[in-house]
Amino acid sequence: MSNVRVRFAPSPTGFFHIGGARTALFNWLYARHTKGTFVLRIEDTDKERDRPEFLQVILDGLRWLGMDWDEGPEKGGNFGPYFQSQRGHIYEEYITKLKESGRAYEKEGALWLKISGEGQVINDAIRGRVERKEEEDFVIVRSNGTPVFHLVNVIDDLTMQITHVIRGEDHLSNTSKHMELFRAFEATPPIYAHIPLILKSDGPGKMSKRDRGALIEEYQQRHFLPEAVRNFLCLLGWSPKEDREILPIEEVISLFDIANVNKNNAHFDEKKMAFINCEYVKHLPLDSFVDKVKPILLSSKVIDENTDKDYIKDVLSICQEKVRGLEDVPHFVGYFFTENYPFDEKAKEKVMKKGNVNERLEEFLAFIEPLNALVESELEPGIKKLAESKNVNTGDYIHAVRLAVSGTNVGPGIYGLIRVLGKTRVQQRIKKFIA
RNA sequence: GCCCUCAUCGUCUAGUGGCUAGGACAUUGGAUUCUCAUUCCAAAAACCGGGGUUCAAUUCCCCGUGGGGGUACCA
Repeated sequence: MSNVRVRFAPSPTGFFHIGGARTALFNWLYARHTKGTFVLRIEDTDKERDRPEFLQVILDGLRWLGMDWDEGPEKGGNFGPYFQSQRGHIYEEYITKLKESGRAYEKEGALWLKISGEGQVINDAIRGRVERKEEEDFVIVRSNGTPVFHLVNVIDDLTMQITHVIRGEDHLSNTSKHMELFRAFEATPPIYAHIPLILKSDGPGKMSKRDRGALIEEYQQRHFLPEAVRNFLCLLGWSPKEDREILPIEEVISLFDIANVNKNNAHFDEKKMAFINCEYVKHLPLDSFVDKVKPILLSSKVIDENTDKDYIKDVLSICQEKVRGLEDVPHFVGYFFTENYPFDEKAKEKVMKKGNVNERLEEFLAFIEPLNALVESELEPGIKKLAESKNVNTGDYIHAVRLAVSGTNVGPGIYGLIRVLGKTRVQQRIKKFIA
């Protein structure tokens, strides 16, 4: 284990923002890369907004994304407590130090820090040398007695022996205040690394919690694969510097370094997020795809506890490569599990326009009648031969059959579809359609 | 206003003092005489502007412009 100690310090406000998740991720990656320590600290000092039950949202989100912490809530550690609300006595102690050294003074009931008057040089690990001078004394304890963010943040980083502060660029301007505080405590500031922000995909400014795709909870609810979300987040501000984008987290850990994090802000791209999720879904082993999809099909009432397990697996095996993500599966496979499947009017219109649909279906029925089991290896050449003999396109049979047995014109490959539905069901559905 | 910061296709990015400036998403067009929400192929698409430095700048420097952030007894 190295001596690197990084931290993620969220406020439990009831949601887990994508920007926060990315900050957590970069801290976590750096900790794992350096074999250091990832500390989770909860900044729950805002009485107006913070609620204890909101903590769970953050913890769930972190776990979901596979970011385990070495110290913090539900884990403990030698530098606790890890909730700011429980660290009051530590703050008192440090406030007293400032008063005694003459660096803090009271005015109008609030405690102010007397600035050094010198420019602060930040040797940012990402941005290089940044110079900024704090021009005015600032409040560190409000007149109601509560300490402000800058003070507690610095005291926590100091006492938790944080070596690298990896945080959003929105804190870059605050850093001069924080360095003033470290100097006032006669301590060496940590190494700072300010990572770029995630901007809205369209309008101006950074992602806000109201923007589509801004909350980790949204991806959880929409059944995104956490590995995919994490992979996408890795690519926002960092790159493996080769022409690959989908890469396992172990590889990211070994390649990641704060020195090669980008400086420029990145716009959120919903489409790319969806694409990466698709890639992960497609490459899931079938068994794990089935395991993940089953509960979704159950809760959307597409299947129930009695639905045949092998049949479910058969259906999913032909659909996996076609679905657009786990959340689309119920809609995609609905007709496999009910005789009451809806007909897509546009698809119907498109197929019927070709004409002679019933004739084709009759011919198809006659073709499968003598067959025992319907398998791809017989269906494909059989239908082609049938089409040739009638002097029509294979597509005429395929489109008509697909519409009749599924109610739509999109789906898995037709031969697999017919095989999985089975002869009896295919015959019944086509007959019902013709009638 | 002041302070800080950033700048390669629409978007995410790779890259270089001399290259046909690479990849991915998205887009468009083909192919798979089986749909497409699969797959494959192809196309279009970028170095913000102006000054320097240099034999040579997309690359280095300066100034603009544009974006972003900060300017709270919020975090």
